[in-house]
Amino acid sequence: MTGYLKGRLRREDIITAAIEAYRETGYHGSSLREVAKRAGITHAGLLYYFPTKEALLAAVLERRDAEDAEREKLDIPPGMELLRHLIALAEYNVAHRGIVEVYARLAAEAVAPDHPAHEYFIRHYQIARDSAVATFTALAESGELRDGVDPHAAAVAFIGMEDGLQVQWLTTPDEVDLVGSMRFFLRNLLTVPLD
Amino acid sequence: MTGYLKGRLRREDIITAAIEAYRETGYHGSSLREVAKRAGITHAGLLYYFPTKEALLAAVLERRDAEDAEREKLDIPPGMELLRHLIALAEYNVAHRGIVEVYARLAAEAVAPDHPAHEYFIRHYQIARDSAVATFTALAESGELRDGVDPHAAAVAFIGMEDGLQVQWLTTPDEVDLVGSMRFFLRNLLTVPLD
DNA sequence: CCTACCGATCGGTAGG
DNA sequence: CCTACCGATCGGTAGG
Repeated sequence: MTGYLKGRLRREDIITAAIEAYRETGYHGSSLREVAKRAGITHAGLLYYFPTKEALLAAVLERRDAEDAEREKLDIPPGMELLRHLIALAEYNVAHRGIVEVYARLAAEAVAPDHPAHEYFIRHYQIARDSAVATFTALAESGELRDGVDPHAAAVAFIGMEDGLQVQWLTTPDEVDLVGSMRFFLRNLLTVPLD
Repeated sequence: MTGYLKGRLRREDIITAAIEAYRETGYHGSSLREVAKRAGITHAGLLYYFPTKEALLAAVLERRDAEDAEREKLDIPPGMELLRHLIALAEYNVAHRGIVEVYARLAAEAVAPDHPAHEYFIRHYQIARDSAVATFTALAESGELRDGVDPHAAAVAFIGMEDGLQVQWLTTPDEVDLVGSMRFFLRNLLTVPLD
């Protein structure tokens, strides 16, 4: 039984090491040997836990989903409160640069249809868009969205801006106020103050 | 003399081949042998023209700058006309997916301070921001910008959105109207119609 | 521009 | 989990 526990812990250590490596050199740029060294084992040892390089990537994305689900707390209904929550999430990200780096790098790599994370990001964008559309639609119905603002257009633009600001912020942190820009964007769409 | 011409043409062929390769697998993921094969020579032959892998990347970025300068026609003054020009540029990009792919991939890779294109993207963002700030400032002065819209915040958000939409569009082309989203964003900031 | 080569590193396997 | 190994590939150099 403790054997199983130890194995699970080891797997978590390896995933943590992989996230660090992907952050610095991306998925394609990270070798199994580098990840293994960070986790304190050999690369052959790593392959005992994750049979291929792709299996390790899948585990990294699974953990991100699990963390997102925990942080996003599915019980927030679409609307003003969810917008405030998204801003809080952006504040969290700015304080955890590594998360943003991994996400931005993988998203750009995974643009290629044959990238192992391609399907993951298709789903990721779909979910993000659906959630944003629902929120802006709710705001329109309650009169909190400015007249003539299309909820779907607002959703796509909002998600795009969030992602693009991340890369710009990572490159020139002192020149970009990520959270401030999000507030700016939303303020221009709403009829009510953000907070 | 024709010797020099032939060499210049060969260099251009190699740069074109490199752009194709970076588009598909990024800079780190592209080997000199793969680029050389596309250009119809050996990788040692490539190294005769570009002494290192980094020198080739520099040449790729130089060409992008040259093309941008040509397309952006420095003689457009900041203001409404420049916004229309940026939209036309986005339309051009949507019709030339390869350009967008190279740019988005390199931008995400170059987030790392030790990436050979890091300094390039710092400059790139700075220039883009300065140009956008000048434009929104001019619009504010002529009364074409909505009251209370900060030109600097608008500039950062606008550039962020452009870049983020590119990755989202590359991943799910059918779900994202890149040009439409840009128009949507600008329409919400302006007091006058876009065209 | 090429052939031929270098040392280093890659993901993965065998066999314990 | 490791040692030991595989074939493949990497960027770069020598020498012409």
